[in-house]
Amino acid sequence: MDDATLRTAIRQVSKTTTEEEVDLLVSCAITRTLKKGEILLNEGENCRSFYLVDQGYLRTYYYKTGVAVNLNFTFEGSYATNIKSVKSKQPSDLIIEAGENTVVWIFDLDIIAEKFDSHPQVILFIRRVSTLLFVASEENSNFFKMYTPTERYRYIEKNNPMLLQRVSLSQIASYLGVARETLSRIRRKNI
Amino acid sequence: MDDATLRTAIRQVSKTTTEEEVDLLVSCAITRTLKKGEILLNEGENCRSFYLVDQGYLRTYYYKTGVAVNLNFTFEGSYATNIKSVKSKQPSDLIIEAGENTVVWIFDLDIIAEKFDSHPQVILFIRRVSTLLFVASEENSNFFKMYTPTERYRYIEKNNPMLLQRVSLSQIASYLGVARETLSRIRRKNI
DNA sequence: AAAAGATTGTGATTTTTATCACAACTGAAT
DNA sequence: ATTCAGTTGTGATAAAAATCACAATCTTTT
Repeated sequence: MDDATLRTAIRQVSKTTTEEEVDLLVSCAITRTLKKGEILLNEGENCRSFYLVDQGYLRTYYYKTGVAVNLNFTFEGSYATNIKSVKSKQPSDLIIEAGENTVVWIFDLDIIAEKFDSHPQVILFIRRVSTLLFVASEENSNFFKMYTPTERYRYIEKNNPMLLQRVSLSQIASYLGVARETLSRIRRKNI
Repeated sequence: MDDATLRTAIRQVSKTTTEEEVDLLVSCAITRTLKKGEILLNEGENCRSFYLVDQGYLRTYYYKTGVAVNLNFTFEGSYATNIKSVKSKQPSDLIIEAGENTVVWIFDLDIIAEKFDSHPQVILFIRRVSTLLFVASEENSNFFKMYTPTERYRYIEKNNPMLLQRVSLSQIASYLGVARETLSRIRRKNI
């Protein structure tokens, strides 16, 4: 099993981690392979994990009156979860699925609580990932408040061009909160 | 000093807390009184605290091309902070000020780290408040993605009517991301 | 390579929201 | 009670975005 991405991601979260600690954290994670479109967390399930993307990407969305609305895309080296479901132990109203053929590392919090409770490094790592996700969530929240759809597209063009290359226009439109046609026109600079 | 709100808020965060622990946590907080419009956290300052509102409310906003845009209102019994600034130790781009004459309880994280480091109950309390804020941030983020301006107004009408009573229409419009006039029309059900 | 299916681009039209201008209302200060 | 500053309501118009319809393009399968 090639755990290079996992090890890099662990080191980025805990910068002063020794090799032994990285080994320990690697042993907390289990890997899973998903085909494009396969669901990792379904509506109604309780989310009990953090997902680290190794290859491919995850799409987080929910159904609004029958229509899927995208909330987030998570690429290699980043984490996805439904923190609300994790913390409240309530069923998820969000769905997380593979946007491409995807490999994820799963940090199952129940397994970790059970097996690694006596390892403060593991608990600290989980807490740091939580903090990362927290800050990202606040930034994401502000991103939608601070920019108009057109500005959001321009921002992504500059700061996350990979998203535009790997995610279809329709999916991006749903993420930005504009009609597919409008995004097509933004892209062509007709707008 | 009347610390009833503070004690209630502490107990809500840590439900199994003993009286001695509540006393300890109360001793972590300092109180501050703000006149309407007075600034608690300014742009460019490093945020080092959690603020618990005792009376009045706090308004969190930022300047977008010279115009104030509201991100949040925090009422009695709830917490405000700029978690991004706290965690990254970078200057805040948000401003937190009193929307009415306001009394807050300040949990200064530097003072707490220094004086209460040996008290795991205090550290746990801070962590729980962080979690609360995290979940609230994610919900807030989704709130803006999930609803149109009109739906957002209707949602607040149902779930947070106090906000409509205590915050002016113009301020709410800035929060909902619509023009003042549009909100006036939504309110009159012309829209 | 052809066919089928999905995605994207584009014009026409409708709907929604912003902007401008100004009147009406509200509340505090004199 | 009057004035003044700030806030809100409303019509007219402009701008932005959604919706509809369909053609063009790209992908996948056979």
